[in-house]
Amino acid sequence: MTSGIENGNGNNGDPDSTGAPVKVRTLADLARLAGVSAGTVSRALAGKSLVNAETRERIQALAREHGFRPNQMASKLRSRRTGVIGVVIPLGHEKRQQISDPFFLTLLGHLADELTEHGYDLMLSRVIPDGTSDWLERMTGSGMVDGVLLIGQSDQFDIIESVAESYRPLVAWGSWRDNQVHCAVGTDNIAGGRIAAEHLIAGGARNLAFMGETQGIEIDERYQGVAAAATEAGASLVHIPISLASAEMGEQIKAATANSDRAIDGVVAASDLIAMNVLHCLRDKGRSVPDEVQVVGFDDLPLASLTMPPLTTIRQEIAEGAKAMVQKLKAKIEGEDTDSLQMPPRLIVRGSTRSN
Amino acid sequence: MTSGIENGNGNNGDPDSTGAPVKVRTLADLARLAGVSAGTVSRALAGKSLVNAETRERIQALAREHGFRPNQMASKLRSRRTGVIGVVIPLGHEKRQQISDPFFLTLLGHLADELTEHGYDLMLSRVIPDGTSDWLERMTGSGMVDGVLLIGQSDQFDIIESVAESYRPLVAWGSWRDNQVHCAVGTDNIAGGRIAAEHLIAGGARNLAFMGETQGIEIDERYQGVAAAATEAGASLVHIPISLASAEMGEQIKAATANSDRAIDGVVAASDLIAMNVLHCLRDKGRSVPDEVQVVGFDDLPLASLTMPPLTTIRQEIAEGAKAMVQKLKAKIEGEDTDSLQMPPRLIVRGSTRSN
DNA sequence: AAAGTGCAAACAATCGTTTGTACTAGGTTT
DNA sequence: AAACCTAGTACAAACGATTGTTTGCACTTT
Repeated sequence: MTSGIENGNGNNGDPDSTGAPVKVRTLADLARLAGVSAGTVSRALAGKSLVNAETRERIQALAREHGFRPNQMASKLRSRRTGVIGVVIPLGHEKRQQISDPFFLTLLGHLADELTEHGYDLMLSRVIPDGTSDWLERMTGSGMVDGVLLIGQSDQFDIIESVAESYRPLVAWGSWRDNQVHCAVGTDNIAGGRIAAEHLIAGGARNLAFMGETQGIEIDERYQGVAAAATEAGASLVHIPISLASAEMGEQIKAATANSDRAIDGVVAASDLIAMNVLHCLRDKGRSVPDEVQVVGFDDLPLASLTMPPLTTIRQEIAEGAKAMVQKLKAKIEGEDTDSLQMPPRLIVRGSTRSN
Repeated sequence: MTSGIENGNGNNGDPDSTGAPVKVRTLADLARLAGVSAGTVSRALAGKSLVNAETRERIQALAREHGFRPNQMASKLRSRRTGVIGVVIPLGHEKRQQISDPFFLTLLGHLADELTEHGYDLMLSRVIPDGTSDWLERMTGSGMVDGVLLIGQSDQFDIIESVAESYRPLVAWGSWRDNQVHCAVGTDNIAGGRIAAEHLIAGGARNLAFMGETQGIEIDERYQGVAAAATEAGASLVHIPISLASAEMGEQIKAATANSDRAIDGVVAASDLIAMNVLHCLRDKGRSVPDEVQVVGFDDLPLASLTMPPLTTIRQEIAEGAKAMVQKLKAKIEGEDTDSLQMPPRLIVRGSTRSN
């Protein structure tokens, strides 16, 4: 409209004589201001030694002054590396679509710390595999991330395996089986279940219950461990499939304990969260822990020590596991090969079981 | 080296006569296979109606068959919209560099759900503002995200304000003050603190303690509310600055309760997590709750009902808040203006206080 | 004085999409 | 039958950075 005085390109009018704040959106803009080429600016901001130290600092100062930051999308496109790790929480077996399990949330927190530490950004995706099998490919095959971390395998073991055949930078928290293709970091869940059951039995329990649905592999393995120990000791065992999501859990446990389990004197919970709910229900019903019923949890969340009585549990090394996951993923990104890691579970004896 | 037989470009030799699996990495590759142009493939995969329905389906089938997925970086660069929301957890006042607070973690979970629901990806960044003030600009000014969600304001209120002046699509969980620039969703913390204190006083408490460090604004406001109620009722109040991170919390509370607080008969905890630790400590010391000491938490985490005694607490509507944050952010992205939202706190009376 | 050496910076070709515009048929209007 | 739509595609110009390859220059060397 008001044509005339100004020159056509409003952007590069009077580079420095004008006090007007020149909008600098691209490398080229900044280059114009600095009187160099875009390439030089790029190298200067990257701190490369190919540009004269003095020019480099001048350009950096100019960038700071104008609050300029190179566009990441362009940068990532060109350099073919995103600096982003996809973190996926597959919730295959959960009806409720919500990240609720404190264990996974805690693991996520540690992964975030660890990735940040290593200069990666974190792209979070909670997926409910809806029958389709491309939930993982959507992440791996879009050029959006340099690697993928899986928080749990849920009931999607096969899909993870098949993707891992061709997509290398992938590490999962979870179980490891013979001949498994994908790299996994986790706890030896069978051993964990076994230790828990043996501890209960050593404390005098004869009628065990395992609480937690076993659709996820990890939980199933815990159950297997418990079952093996029970069989060996000649103890009875019932499986009570409690949902792992906290919303329904309370009701289910209430219903389960209301029923036929008069005789049960030892509970292995699939997670600390379930164990805490169990403790609460038992207290409501007036059954004393550990005298009438012993309870063992799984995870050793910080909260486990705060319950009444404090929770005996099987510890999983979350922080250590997160560190290992990131380290292994990094190795894979750099082309190396890495083993899976199964960490030994550790029994933490507190007040919810009889210690001898 | 082995020049001769093959034609120069190994990629487009024998488009369909060869059974060999042609690697299709780009739109152009797929276009060649389909015998159309790249532009058409782009539109076909986007489901646009400009291409013939038949061609469109043929192309989509071809893409599926070859597991092709358009490169997101290129797409985002070109279309200038990333479909990604940055979620930042500023940990200014925390020494421990770790996302530990279950409240924030839960909020994160809900935000993840909500963003996914709306078709956004989520880029997580936990930052420890290290004196420099560009932690937020790093996210907003890099063309990496369409908007930013802040989980908490920490002690970075001023920086958030200054960024919000020029960066619109930003919503924070936290407090709202008069003339505040940035959009915030949160609980009325002053009212929350007040309600908590009044409830304790109604239950007969005269010597109150507030447990939690007040560097974060939200916590400070809770303290202000407690202080106001205490003053009005003529009750005494001491402030015991407990760290909000769980690692140090236990020790600090132990130390604090070991000291001079014989007289304290009412505790307002800055968070449920602190409250749970307090309950634990009091039990260790043999002080009965709620008879000798009453305790009120803040947040109403699912866990709060599982403590012994069950925790009376001030409820924050996390799910609702997450929903509001995303909805407001979306509005801002689309250019609309939105108000902040202060939700009323709600007292949930359980067993850790005397109800009259 | 001619040729050789390095350092700095400019040039230009990507990276893989998206999207506005131009084009080509076949089909419709008078 | 000439002129005009319309639908379906092809073309080519961005998007904004990175980076291999010159080029330009000021100094040493013989």
